[in-house]
Amino acid sequence: MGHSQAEKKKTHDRIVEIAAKRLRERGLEGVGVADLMKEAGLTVGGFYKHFASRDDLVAEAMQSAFGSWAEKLEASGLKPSELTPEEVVSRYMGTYHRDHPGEGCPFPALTADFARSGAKPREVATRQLLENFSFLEQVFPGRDEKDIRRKSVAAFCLMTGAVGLARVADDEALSDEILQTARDFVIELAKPSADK
Amino acid sequence: MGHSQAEKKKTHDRIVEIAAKRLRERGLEGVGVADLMKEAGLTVGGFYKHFASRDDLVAEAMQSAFGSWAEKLEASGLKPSELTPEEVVSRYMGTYHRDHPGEGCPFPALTADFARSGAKPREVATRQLLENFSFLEQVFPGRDEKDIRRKSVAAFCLMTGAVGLARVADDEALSDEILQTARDFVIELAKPSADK
DNA sequence: TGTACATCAGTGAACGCGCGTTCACTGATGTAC
DNA sequence: TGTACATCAGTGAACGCGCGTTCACTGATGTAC
Repeated sequence: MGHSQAEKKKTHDRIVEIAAKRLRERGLEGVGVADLMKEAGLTVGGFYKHFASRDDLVAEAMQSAFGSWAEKLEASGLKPSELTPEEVVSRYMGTYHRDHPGEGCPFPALTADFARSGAKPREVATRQLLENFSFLEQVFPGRDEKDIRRKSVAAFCLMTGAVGLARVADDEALSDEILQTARDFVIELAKPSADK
Repeated sequence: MGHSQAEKKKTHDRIVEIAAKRLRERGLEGVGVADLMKEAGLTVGGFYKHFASRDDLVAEAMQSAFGSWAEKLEASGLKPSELTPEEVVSRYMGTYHRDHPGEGCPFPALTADFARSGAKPREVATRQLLENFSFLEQVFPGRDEKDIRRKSVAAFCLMTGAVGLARVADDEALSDEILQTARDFVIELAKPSADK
């Protein structure tokens, strides 16, 4: 049972990573401390050597979830500005993202959870919302800054909405139709010739 | 303490209505049986004279929530086909709807909850999703049926996504921007001259 | 190099609390005569 | 019309259970001499 700082950090990070996944899957209040510790190969009591409270872990896990999701997206293209709208769209509204909420963007998985939660998680979410908009502004073309902004905001609403609803749909054909339709719209919206 | 059938139904409906509201506000697992009964002016024990289990109430409350939301929308225009896209859009993506999830559409309030929940609530939600699409198909114009369908599906994704994210945003200016941008896009999409 | 001590990540039982559910009871109403 | 009984919506205490949190303890490691 080593306890160098490095080993402690490793354990700490493991717990955070597991929480980041499970919270996206089951909601911010859907996973217990004991379950998370068990999955990390530990027992409950040790939890408070790493976090002051469950809420603390949730906050940290969300930071991690947002961070790793952004990293994953940027890992494919080197910079946001080098990603095409098609790549972003097919990744975000693809079946893999739909079927693996635990590894995906926190927004479609936790929108209502954020809206209901306390000031701190909402702050984190709002900041990340702005960052997502900025990210898309680097990806989408448009007449001018204002037009790019409009498209980015609308595209993100459409994207999160589509993934969320696709996860609700019981019928796979319907779920696929939702994703496909939304993909087409966002890509069309990204064409330089787009509306108005 | 009367107990005619009519009075029992009245109590029953009161509990369902309260649940329909609170569940949309706090999530499908965010409200306790005792709280709901208290709000209905009753005590816990009586609950099981009306429902076999909490899950039963949740199912019934969702039916009620979907139903009353649809009624409310149709109460303004007489038939869906007599509503204009502008009316639907400004009602759905207006600040009142954003600020009162308990009285609004269950989708932006509970998307992730439905996705996580058991087979029965998901079935209900999927059926309602189809009905919402059909509703919009009666409102939106387009070249042909397929085009109308596309637009309706995309519009609903955009609408639920926008309302959901607007509820997350901490900053009111940002929240308003999201709603405004999404409104503009859906209205533009509804114009006969729209894209492609 | 070897020994004694301090540190502290992790253990696992226990705590209080809130939850969904059960149950014996109550008392107002509907019904039978 | 009046009386006795059955019904059953609603009461409120109690139950078991799972949860977040606490705590005395352990034992491997790092450090001091």
